Amino acid sequence: MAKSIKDILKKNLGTKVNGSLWLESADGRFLGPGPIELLERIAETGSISAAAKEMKMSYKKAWELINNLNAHLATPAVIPQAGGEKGGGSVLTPEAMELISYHRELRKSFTAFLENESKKLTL
Amino acid sequence: MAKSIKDILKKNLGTKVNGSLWLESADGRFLGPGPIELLERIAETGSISAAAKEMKMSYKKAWELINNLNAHLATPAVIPQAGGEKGGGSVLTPEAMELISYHRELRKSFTAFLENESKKLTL
DNA sequence: TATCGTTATATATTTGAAAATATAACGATT
DNA sequence: AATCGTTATATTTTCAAATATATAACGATA
Repeated sequence: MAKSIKDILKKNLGTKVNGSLWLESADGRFLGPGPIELLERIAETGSISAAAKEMKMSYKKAWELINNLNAHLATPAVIPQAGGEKGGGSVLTPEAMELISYHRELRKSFTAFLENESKKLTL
Repeated sequence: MAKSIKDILKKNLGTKVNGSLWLESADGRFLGPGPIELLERIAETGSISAAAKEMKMSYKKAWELINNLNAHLATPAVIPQAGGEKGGGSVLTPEAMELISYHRELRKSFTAFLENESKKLTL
């Protein structure tokens, strides 16, 4: 029988299939792993700047991710308020929560796909 | 009924799920889309440098990709020869051909996965 | 109205990856 | 031995992306 992929790879390296997913439209990507974690931390902290700091991301980049995300949604995921008690903050809309849970499901089936493909490399 | 992902996205942007796949082991990635196209062009041209030029990739990067790929295989995918008629060249082993066809299959099932997930965004 | 920390935005700086450049070894052919 | 274009490798340069820095607007509270 001809050599198959598993015969070709070095056997002691634990080779796996891995990958990355995102949502995109004509004007670019807008929902990779980064923005989702950012949403989760905004939910915890109540502010974009605090969430960014936790992730060691610059505020500017965090703001751009959120702004870009909102631009792709029928209803924004994050409602910002500049000024007010404690200087302001940001709250997530129900749509943001749905995005997070959608991403969890998507991630789950992608993981299943990757594990299934990885099995073929060893089994 | 609660809002689902398709209600949340802007409807006129043709949003899709897209992604990227690669093989990796403990010491890093070694088979994304780039290296496969490179292999195909080395097969056509008989040289790494000509293949790199076709892809507008620097020779150095092409060489690193190939070298890194070989390092992960039980048997090298590319056999280089420096010197000789026409200065030398590189030939692919049967293992390289198998890698190419493996990648085609992998890509096919990934595309099916992505299309299936993308359908959920509109349907 | 003074204060606070946030959002929002522009500009400058850093940094890291890719490309460009340079050089040497290689080996069949003449 | 001279030539050729390739492989192999080190060094320099370029460029884009990320970060850092600076500044202003915001608005509830005291």
